[in-house]
Amino acid sequence: MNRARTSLRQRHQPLRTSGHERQASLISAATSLFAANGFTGTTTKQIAKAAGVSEALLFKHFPTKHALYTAILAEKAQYSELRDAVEEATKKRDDERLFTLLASYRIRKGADPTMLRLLLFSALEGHELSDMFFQQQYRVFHDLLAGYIRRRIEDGAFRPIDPVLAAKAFFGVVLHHRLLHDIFELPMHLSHEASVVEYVSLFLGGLVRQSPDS
Amino acid sequence: MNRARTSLRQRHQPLRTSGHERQASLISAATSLFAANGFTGTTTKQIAKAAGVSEALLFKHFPTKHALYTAILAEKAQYSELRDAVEEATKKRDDERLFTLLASYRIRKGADPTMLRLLLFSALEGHELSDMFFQQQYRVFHDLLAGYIRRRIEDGAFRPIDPVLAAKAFFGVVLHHRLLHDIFELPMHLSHEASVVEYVSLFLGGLVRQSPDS
DNA sequence: ATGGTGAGTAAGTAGTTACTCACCAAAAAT
DNA sequence: ATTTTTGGTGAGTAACTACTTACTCACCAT
Repeated sequence: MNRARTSLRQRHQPLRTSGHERQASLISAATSLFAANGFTGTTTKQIAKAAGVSEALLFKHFPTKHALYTAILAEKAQYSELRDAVEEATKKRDDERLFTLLASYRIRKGADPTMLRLLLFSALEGHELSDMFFQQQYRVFHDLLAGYIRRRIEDGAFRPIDPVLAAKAFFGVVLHHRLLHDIFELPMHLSHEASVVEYVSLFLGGLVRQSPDS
Repeated sequence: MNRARTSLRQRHQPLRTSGHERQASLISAATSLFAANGFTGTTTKQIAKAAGVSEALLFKHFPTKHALYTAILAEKAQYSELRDAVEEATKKRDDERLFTLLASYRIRKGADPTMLRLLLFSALEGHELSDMFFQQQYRVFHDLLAGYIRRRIEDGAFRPIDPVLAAKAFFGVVLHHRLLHDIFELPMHLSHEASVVEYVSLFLGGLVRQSPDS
């Protein structure tokens, strides 16, 4: 009987996936499930099914459900993209471009809410790696922007306001936009691009009409 | 019969709590647990224990765990406070006061993060009442502020910017502040009051130095 | 062929979950 | 004084949870 089963198995791609690939597919399946339902809201059974393997194999790769969660956060925490463009705008003192760059990196058509949901869940559920995740997803750009604002104040180009608070405020606007439209799924009344333009203009110029223009 | 009941209630408190009080204590216990651990992260056993009753009694008052959650959201959704003060500032066209009022209602010492956590959890976990909860906790002030900004633009006092987007931006700043310090528990480098002052100033005046002052 | 090793699973386990039922006793109503 | 209503519980239960055990099979190098 074993022989019969084996003989039916012709060459095609191997039925056995490599450990590395399997691990990756488990992480991928778990990522979207954790992002959708949170840690406690996701069962190991669901993850295994989504990855197309048995639950037992999941535990061969990750000793506990928690370890799998940790592995996700640790993996997703690192990315370096965008920094070059930002640093260029920084050197050129191109305020509008820098702010637009930072905002539209997060506010854009294709941006999927998975990471944001993961970040919020990890913070709310109090995961140990929540801090680290936050640092690397967010803090980098925050510090960069605060530093830039500080320099521009020294230049005399910006009003003398607290740079850290100003950076926080700007990211607040951006994050809030994503919160409303990606998480709460509220309808937008302006396109992403138009929103970014308005936000940047508002942030740089303020609300109050300063000098009556022609 | 009402008279008889009231007059008999003299010596030491009754051994049996009234249905209403018990319901309230269950809701109170559940609120903090749901806020801390989310819906799936909280068990009916925990809630019953926290309220000091048996699990069976919980199900006498609320047919399902879900119904209890719904009851919480429905109860906490309504409050009207603050509106009077806001409307007064609105009439007086006192920009700074209005913005400060709105911001410091949420950014203040005693503000407990329970409602914010509940709101975020309900949105992330996709609860049916999430929308309603959001509307009443948040939308009211949003619309109010957007309306005010629109009027001030008509007055010629504010720059002609999209009022809805501007209101969204301001609440973004405020919510973000709470997110960082109440949920992520990052240390603050300024007091709540000082932060509000800076935020309002930034929002009204913008970042760029418009007219070189003396 | 043979044996070592990693990929894979069916069928568990002990504990937990939301929820129920039979029953009791304190008040109220009669 | 007795019935009715209401607040309250101990002891369940079926389904589900994270995690294990004992085992089979595919692949490859001798």
